[in-house]
Amino acid sequence: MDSLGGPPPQPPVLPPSLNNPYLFAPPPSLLSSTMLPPLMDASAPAQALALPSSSSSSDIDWVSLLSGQLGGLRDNVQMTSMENAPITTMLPGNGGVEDRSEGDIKKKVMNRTRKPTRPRIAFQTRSVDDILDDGYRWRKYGQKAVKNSVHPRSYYRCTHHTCNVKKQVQRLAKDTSIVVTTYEGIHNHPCEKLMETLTPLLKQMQFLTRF
DNA sequence: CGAGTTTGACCTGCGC
DNA sequence: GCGCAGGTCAAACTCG
Repeated sequence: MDSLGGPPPQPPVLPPSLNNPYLFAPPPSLLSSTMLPPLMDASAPAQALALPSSSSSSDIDWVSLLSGQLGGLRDNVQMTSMENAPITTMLPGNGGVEDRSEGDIKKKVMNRTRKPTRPRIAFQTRSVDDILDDGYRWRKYGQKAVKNSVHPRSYYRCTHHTCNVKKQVQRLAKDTSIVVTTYEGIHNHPCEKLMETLTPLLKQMQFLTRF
C-alpha cells in the first residue's frame, strides 16, 4: 500500500472510453507475437478485441484501433462492448473478477462492490513470454493459483504514480502457449517507451523545421 | 538503497 | 451460515 501523505495528486479526468490516446501504445511485444482470435465468452467482463487470425500484428493500426473505437478497422476487427454488463468471468472457469474505483482500497477496509465502470480489454497472444512488453512499466502485486489451471494468474499495476491501471496475465489452461492479458482501466500518462523513442525524433524534427 | 518480486494471510462476493 | 475462489495487501526478500 502506498503510504503517501496527504491527498494523492489528481490525475487528469478522462472519459472511460477508448477515445483515450493513452489507453495503449502500440505494444512492441505484441508485434512480435501472434494475436489470436478473441475472447468471446458471452459473460466476458472485458471489451474483447478480436483480430482476424490471418492478420499479423504488424498490420494492425493500433492508433486507429484504440483511439477510434475500431472505426477504421471495423471490417477486420470484432469487438464486444460490455461497459454495462456485469463483470463476472473472463473465460469459462476463470471465476469472478471484480472492479473497484480509485481510492476505495484502504487497509483492511475495502469496499469491493462490483461496479463495472472501468473499461476492460483482454488480449490473447501466442507467446513464450508471460510478460508482454506493452511499453508501460508494471509492478507485480500478487499471484494466485487458478482453479482448473496449472498456471497461476499474475496481477500487475502500472507503476506510474497517478495511474491506476491494472492488468492480469494468465496462460490458457487449454493451450498453454496462449497468454491472456486483461487490462483494466485507462492510462492517464503517455507510454514511456513510446515517448523515449519519439522524443529525440520530435526534437530533430523541430530542429529541421527551423530551416 | 530503491524498485520490483514473492508469497502467505486476509478480505469479499457468490453459490449452495 | 459456510466454504470456495478470486483479488489484494504487505512483510520479507532479491536484484541492480
